[in-house]
Amino acid sequence: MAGQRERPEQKIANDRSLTAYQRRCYALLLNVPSGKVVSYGDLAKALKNTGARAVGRCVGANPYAPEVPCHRVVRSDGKLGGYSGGINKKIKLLRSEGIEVKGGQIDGFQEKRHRFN
DNA sequence: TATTTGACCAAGA
DNA sequence: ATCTTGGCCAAAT
Repeated sequence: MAGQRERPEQKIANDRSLTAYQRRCYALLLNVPSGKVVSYGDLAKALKNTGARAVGRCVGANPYAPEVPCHRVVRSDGKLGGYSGGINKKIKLLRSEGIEVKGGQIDGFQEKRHRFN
């Protein structure tokens, strides 16, 4: 498949249909590894001068899911947040990466939280 | 240019 | 634990 050779970072950088904000946001999100999650607010802090709601709106428009792992973006209280492809899909993807969701809460949320350095 | 909308967040009248 | 409130900020209208 032709589209698969190019690395995600490059696809993002080259896609002119994305806003500059989307490119920054998705590029950062690619640093969050499988098995980890990150909150909308933490992503916002790492992006500087932006807000959690803007991040939510932005990842909600992610055209490269799940390659750009917006399913790893969750709420700061350990709840799931949303998913454009349906919340069930988000749960499934997370579970496939070793993250369990019980009663609407991420199991072991704090330990599985990614920290930007 | 101004207003409205949301996959949010922190604090708590 | 749950709800409200004020704050937040990019996009869409």
